[in-house]
Amino acid sequence: MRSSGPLTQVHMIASDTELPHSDFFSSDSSLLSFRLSIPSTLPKDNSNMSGDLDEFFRQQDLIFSMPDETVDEYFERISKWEEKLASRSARSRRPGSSTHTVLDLPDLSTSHEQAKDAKLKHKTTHGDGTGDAQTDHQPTKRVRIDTTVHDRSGVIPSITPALGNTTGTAGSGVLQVKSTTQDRSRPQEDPRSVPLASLAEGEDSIILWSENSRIGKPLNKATHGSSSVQRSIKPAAQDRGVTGTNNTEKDKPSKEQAIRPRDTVLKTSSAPATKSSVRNVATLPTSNLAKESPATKQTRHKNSATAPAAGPSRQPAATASRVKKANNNRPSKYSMDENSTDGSDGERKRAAPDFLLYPPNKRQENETRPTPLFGGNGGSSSLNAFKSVRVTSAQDDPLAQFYEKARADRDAVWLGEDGQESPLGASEKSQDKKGKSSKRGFTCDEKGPPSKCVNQDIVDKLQELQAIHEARPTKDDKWRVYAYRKAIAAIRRYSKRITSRDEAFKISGVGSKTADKIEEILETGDLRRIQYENTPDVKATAIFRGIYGVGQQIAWQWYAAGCRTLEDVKARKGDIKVSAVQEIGIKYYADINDRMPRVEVQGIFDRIKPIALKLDPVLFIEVMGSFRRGKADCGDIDILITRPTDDGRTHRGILRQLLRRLHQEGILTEDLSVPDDPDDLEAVYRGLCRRDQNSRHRRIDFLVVPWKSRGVALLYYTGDDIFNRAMRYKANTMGYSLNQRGLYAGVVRDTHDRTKKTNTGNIIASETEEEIFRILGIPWQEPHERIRS
DNA sequence: AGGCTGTACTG
DNA sequence: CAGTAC
DNA sequence: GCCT
DNA sequence: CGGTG
DNA sequence: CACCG
Repeated sequence: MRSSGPLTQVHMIASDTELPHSDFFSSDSSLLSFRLSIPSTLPKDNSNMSGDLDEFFRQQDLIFSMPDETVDEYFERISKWEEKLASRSARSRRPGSSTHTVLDLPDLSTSHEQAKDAKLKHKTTHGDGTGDAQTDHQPTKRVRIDTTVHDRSGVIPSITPALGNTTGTAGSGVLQVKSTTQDRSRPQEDPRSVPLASLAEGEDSIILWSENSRIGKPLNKATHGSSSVQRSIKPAAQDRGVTGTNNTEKDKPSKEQAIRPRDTVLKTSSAPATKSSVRNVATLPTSNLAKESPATKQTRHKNSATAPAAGPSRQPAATASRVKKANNNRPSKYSMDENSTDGSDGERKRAAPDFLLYPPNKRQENETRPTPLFGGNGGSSSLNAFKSVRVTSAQDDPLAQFYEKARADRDAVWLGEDGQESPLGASEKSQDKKGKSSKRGFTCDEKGPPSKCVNQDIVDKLQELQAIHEARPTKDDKWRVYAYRKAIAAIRRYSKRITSRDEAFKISGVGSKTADKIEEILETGDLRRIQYENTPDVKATAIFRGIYGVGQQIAWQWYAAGCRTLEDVKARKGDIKVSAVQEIGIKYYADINDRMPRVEVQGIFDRIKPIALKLDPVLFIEVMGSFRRGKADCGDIDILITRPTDDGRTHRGILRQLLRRLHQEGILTEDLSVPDDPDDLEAVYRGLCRRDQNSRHRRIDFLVVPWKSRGVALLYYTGDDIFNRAMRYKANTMGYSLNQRGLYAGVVRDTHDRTKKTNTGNIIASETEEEIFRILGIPWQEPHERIRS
């Protein structure tokens, strides 16, 4: 079953000396090194490593072998990965930064590992006995490779002292790994890089991925005859080589060159297959190598000829696009203020409506008034409206009253604004806006964007493509999906039938690639790419990801373990692990994934609300999410809970009581995640509920926030998510930071890790949605207008 | 080339 | 911490 | 993927 | 075994 | 969860 070709060893070499950086990364002054976490399974007595580290690693199963014939395949992957690393931002490559990748290595035995050989042989025999070698999967071992960037001048900690720690249990240290075809004892001047993983017979495929993206395409199984594998992967590899890297000329030198010696540095942690769980990850699904079909390539070339993606000729297009965009009234780069003329308008305008002042009875001064930053009065907005509605029937959108006011308000702004806009933009803008509002006249039961769209066929195809990319667990695909979402949304909003690539390209959010695809759709009515990318794994992993608690990683692992259907998962095929939450997700798979009619949300809420109010009559409790956005059907129920503090009391402890009561009532049926501290003024609960015994189970979230955060919480929990992201993004660009607790100014972010804040900044708004809009210069938009996807 | 939201819970 | 969810 |  | 990442 | 102490 094993390949009979020559084996190449990959050595992991411990080093306490800094290797010349050129040995690792030619393009960068940083040095990668690896921290090796020694599994706790390692022998207590580490004396055996005192002398020969190679031997030590061999014992630790850290030396792998693989057939030479797959060297180039692997090289392709590694170099891809290295490209990624090398091309990462300076920020990512700064000293101290780290990333990781996970490799599932076929557990090929090395010639010196008798035990393993024996094991393999045994398996092989067995497999042969059962007839089909394919079913006899090679054991694989998951190796997590962490990479840490060290300053070139930095000293790489020696692994030895770290290992010295591992007297009893485990230890860690820095390990530099490089691969050679030679024994380390006879180091070559030219250590060779070598595949760390390759398809072994009996394996479907292997997928390697790093933090940023998968390392190369999934390696296909040579279903029958390894030559086919080779063939299938190579074209793609070459393709990439040409376009992708600086390989320009090295490419031709062919394989020899391609396999050219190369050092790779990996930091690994945790290897051993000692855990059964590790085994799950074993072989990965066969999947497409997504080579571009010649046809597609042609098309693309042609297109790029006509409208080169880069270069001068695109300029005109871009310019045109801008103009066009203005016409389309989508001048803003932030998708959440598309109907904003520009950030500048935000501040000048409307005095906040006084009816917005809350609370009805009295507002005490200890309640911080929103900073009247832009001359606004900072009155509260929606909560009031909610309050009044609570008293009334609440059948309508509780904010109706506010909408009118806000709309008038906004319209006024628009009028004033338009005068200052460029004539072109202005006229178009108001026109469009008018069209919009008329379309949205009777919102409550409308479903976001126009359900039928003149470009529906295009949308459908792009969505298919999006779904395919959603299945893939890489960062690249993640962003691709993000882009697709926005492009699709943009196309949906585009009211005219798209008739040409150029026309599509002018739409903001639609780039050259998507425009190409649209052209293909227009011409052929189809997208070839959908066909060859739509492999079985897409479908299966999509099913799995439908399970609450299962994301791309888990889905892929399960697929790799051999699962293809929900039944397989239920049967734990491949010894997969299923968490408690996932178990619930499976049990209620259909219920959770189906959307529920709006009235059902109302029905459930009508049961919950009285119970909550009984606990505290002053409680503010309302439904957020898609319900608040007015959708006719909802995926889940988001209930926001807070409480005015004017009487000096808070809602502390309410959640705990409420949850208990709801469980007693049989309304809550399952907990999915419970807040760290249920008595905190800020807490999130997720679970399942149902209206009554005869109803289906539905996802429900309770979102408890401090009174002061109500505005921004409202904003956040109303969404939609794209809208939120856009808004937060804009906040960033303006030097603010927006989260579910407030809008902050003066936030200082860590130079290197933007997600980390050196200085929290000062909160400048949080109590009303309105002030957030205002400060960010975004025209007020009603919940149902905040749909961006 | 380097962005693309920001946070909480789970295991 | 990685993965997931929102 | 798209955008600056 | 409980804390930490 | 894996690791650490």
